[in-house]
Amino acid sequence: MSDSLSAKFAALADPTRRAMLARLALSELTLADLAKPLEMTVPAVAKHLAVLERAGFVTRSRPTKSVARPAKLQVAAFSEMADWIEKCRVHWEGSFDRLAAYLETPEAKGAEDA
Amino acid sequence: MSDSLSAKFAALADPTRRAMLARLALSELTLADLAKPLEMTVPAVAKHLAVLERAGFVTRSRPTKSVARPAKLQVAAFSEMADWIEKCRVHWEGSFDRLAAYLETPEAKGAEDA
DNA sequence: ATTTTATATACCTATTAGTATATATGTCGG
DNA sequence: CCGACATATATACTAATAGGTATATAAAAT
Repeated sequence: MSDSLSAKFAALADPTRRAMLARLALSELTLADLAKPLEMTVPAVAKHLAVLERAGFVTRSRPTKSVARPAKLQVAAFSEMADWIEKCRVHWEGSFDRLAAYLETPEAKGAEDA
Repeated sequence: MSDSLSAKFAALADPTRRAMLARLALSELTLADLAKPLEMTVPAVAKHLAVLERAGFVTRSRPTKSVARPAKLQVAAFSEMADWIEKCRVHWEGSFDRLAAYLETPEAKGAEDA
């Protein structure tokens, strides 16, 4: 499970982490904020947050003057996964015209396989 | 990691399994076929295949007259994941007009969060 | 000084990925 | 029919990882 794509899928394979991402979509949140609704200790939430951070879904601001390190969602991290899944859809679900439409997009030119 | 969505993400969090799916996209394959290019023992491949099967990505035909049980891709299994990711894109990547457009759709009314 | 926020460490348990090995079952050549 | 081979599965084992806890520590806010 070392490559970046695997890390992203693995990070999402947990309902707690998906719930955290859903809340981070609305606003930046500190560790304590994230832990509040999650019947779980703070260190446990910190571990989940670290998984999301390693996978690239989240960055945390540096503690300049405050102790709090709010986590912020990184939208771009989704593109790698979305590309892979889109490729699957094109292969398997997509009708031929849909494949044709995909091949016209700029992303299609430089795409690698997993 | 027990819910269906988690099982799907977890199943894709492994390069070996993604490679198996990629080959299954082209044709049905038996366990021996799948194992051939994968420097791994057959029982190990059988375990990976079982993970894909439990996640719903694959079904296997019943052994009526033959010993071989070719695995077949189940395209529909992708929709649950694709829906979740699409919801993320709408939330996070989408511009405001895109969000507005989504909120007009019927799915938006009854949508639950993960 | 106390409280809040965050992190680090050590520990436990369950799961995952892989192996080796054995066993059932069906195909095919005599 | 029978023995050999191919396909698939089951079991038992090891090693590593994941998810969680408790506890201790550091630093900043009040």
